[in-house]
Amino acid sequence: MPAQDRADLGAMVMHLGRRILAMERPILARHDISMWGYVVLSALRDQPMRTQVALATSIGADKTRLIAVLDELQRRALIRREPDPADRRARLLGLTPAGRRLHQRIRADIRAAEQDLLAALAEADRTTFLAALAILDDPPPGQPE
Amino acid sequence: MPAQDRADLGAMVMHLGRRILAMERPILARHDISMWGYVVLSALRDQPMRTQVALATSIGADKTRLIAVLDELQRRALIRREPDPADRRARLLGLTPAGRRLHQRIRADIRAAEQDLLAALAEADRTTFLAALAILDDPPPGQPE
DNA sequence: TATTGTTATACTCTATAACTATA
DNA sequence: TATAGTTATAGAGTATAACAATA
Repeated sequence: MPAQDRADLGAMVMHLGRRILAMERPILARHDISMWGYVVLSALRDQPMRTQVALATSIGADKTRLIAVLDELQRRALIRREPDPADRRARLLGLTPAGRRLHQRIRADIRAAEQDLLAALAEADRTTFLAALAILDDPPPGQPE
Repeated sequence: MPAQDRADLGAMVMHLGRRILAMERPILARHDISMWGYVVLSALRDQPMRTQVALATSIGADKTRLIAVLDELQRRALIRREPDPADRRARLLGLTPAGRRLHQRIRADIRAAEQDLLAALAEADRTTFLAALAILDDPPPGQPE
């Protein structure tokens, strides 16, 4: 494909993103968890958080949007959410063992689906693609997003 | 980066997509056109359409959502939109010369911004990345999206 | 009866403002 | 006074339903 005639980068990336999200939706439904619920589990698996505001910022969400998600995850005993003894305004957030196990199961399913999708690429191209994605995803400091 | 520790594909792609859209927003604003307006100009540049439904389908939008967009583009004389003499229910859609010129100017600005973004990749990786994106974006027939 | 375009309406998602409790 | 969490409200974006014109 001549580079000049390709579709806009934004259009291609967003289109692929919607395709991936559509692929993930039934997996999440099977595990009875929302997209935001999964995002929260993933974030807390990477590191526990000291406040809900910090969690919201780290996943690019509004703090008010998180509350219903956290309520549900806590109700199902997938996360810990307890007042910080040192500052009782804050809520210490982390995964419970059950939350960690559920996240691992969901992620395994999603990884399998990703492999199906990426099977359209040759092995070397797949590696290059993922590496490029990681680079573009993480802009160098000093260039505000 | 070990493949097992990378972020989910969907998260990376959607994050990059939002980054690109944020990059495009000021460009579109400078040309006084909405995101959907630009999408419509792009689609009609690729090929004229016989109905608004066909246009809506081709860009993944709802037909009702298009109407305000088409009203505005027509008001600014950027598109043609006339009843098909052979079937007066349908509206023949296409770019005017002014619409074609505006699309070309906007696309040039967007391409320039894309180059800045892609400059984070080595030349060979950039080529591979764009080719991979085009492949993943266009799933083989028989695999419904 | 089916289809195109349109309008009006409802729904979903998200952000904003206001409140409480702590500091 | 400032911040964390929460609730209530408003807004944007989108989809659904109903309609008129045409086939």
